[in-house]
Amino acid sequence: MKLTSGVEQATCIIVLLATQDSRSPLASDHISARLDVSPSYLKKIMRKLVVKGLVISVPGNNGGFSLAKSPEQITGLEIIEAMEGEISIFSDNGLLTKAFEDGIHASQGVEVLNNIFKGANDVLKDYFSKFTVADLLKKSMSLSELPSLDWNNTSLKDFLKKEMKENADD
Amino acid sequence: MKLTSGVEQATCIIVLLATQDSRSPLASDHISARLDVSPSYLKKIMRKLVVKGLVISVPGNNGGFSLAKSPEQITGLEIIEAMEGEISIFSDNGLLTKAFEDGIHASQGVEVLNNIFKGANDVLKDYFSKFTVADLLKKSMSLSELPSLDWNNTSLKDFLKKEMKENADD
DNA sequence: GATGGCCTACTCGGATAATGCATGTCCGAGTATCAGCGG
DNA sequence: CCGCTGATACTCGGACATGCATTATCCGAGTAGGCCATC
Repeated sequence: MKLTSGVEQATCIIVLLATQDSRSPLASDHISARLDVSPSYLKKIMRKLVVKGLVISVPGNNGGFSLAKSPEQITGLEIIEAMEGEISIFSDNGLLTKAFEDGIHASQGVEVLNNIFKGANDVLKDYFSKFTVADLLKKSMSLSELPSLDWNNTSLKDFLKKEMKENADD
Repeated sequence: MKLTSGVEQATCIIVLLATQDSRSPLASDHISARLDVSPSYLKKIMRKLVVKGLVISVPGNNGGFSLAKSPEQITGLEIIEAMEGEISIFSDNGLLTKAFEDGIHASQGVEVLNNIFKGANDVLKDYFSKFTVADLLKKSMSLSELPSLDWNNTSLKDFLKKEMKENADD
């Protein structure tokens, strides 16, 4: 229940690239020196960001990395998923079905639990997709611009309701 | 960004103890056989649950484990925190301050990021504290009983607003 | 027959290895630059 | 003087070790229950 330290590093990299307003790409060694982290490991992280499409790499002399999008278009969720893959906090080994083997409570409990964690995933995705790198760069942020405070959004609520509705039909 | 498989196992243990309505304690070997998991490792998990105060252990002959509370009083958050300690998804090594060293954006960005992840922690805590083991046991769950659908709760919102207000005063 | 003590078998409990994944490192593949040469 | 060609130095890129946390295991400490000797 902890996201890897690579996420922190990746975030810093993106921020650093965003604050460098020069259009020339930044070499990975330059970045690692700036952040005072291992050059080798940083390259590994850079690669993940490239694969995810957040930054672009320029090979050859005077090469380096640049942002692939504007800071407004890079969400926290993208950074996290670039490093860790899709968010899926619950490791389901189907163990719960055995706990319910007595049959009294059928598989309803399993469904409920799965929905709960599925919901947790969506909560996190929703949350992190709301803030962008640009939010971090604003010098003074007004309250209305605060990331992810739209608690009245109903997408998740509807999703769960639908799920449960189907179960209720049994 | 994944909670350990121990959480799944712990959840199953609690469910199993809850469904056993006999008042006599259940031996750990019995539980491990029932769930088909390693007896040794299960004991380690049991110990964590005991320390957290979710189950009580009875030593000696015919001993075993029983729930320390009623299923209604055991929340998902308690189970998770029993296994993994307090939820803290972001590993802060203070790296971001270096990314902002250019001074242009001051430490405002650091504050924003910390608030975001602090908020994520609270969202998860709030979410998991809303569902109880009893929710899993209900044979047919009505929509109004769904755990954690109170999206209009304002505790987190207020928290973040307060935080940002203080920053805005600078 | 009742009672006290002892012994045993069973339980949990903590110290001790093995595994898996994130972390960290190294060397090879590829390309833009630049110098030199020829036209 | 201009254009081509080759070497070169720099970049990224992926294969290879290391460390730590979770997972898994074993043996020891402690207790409730039963058995037996004694009163």
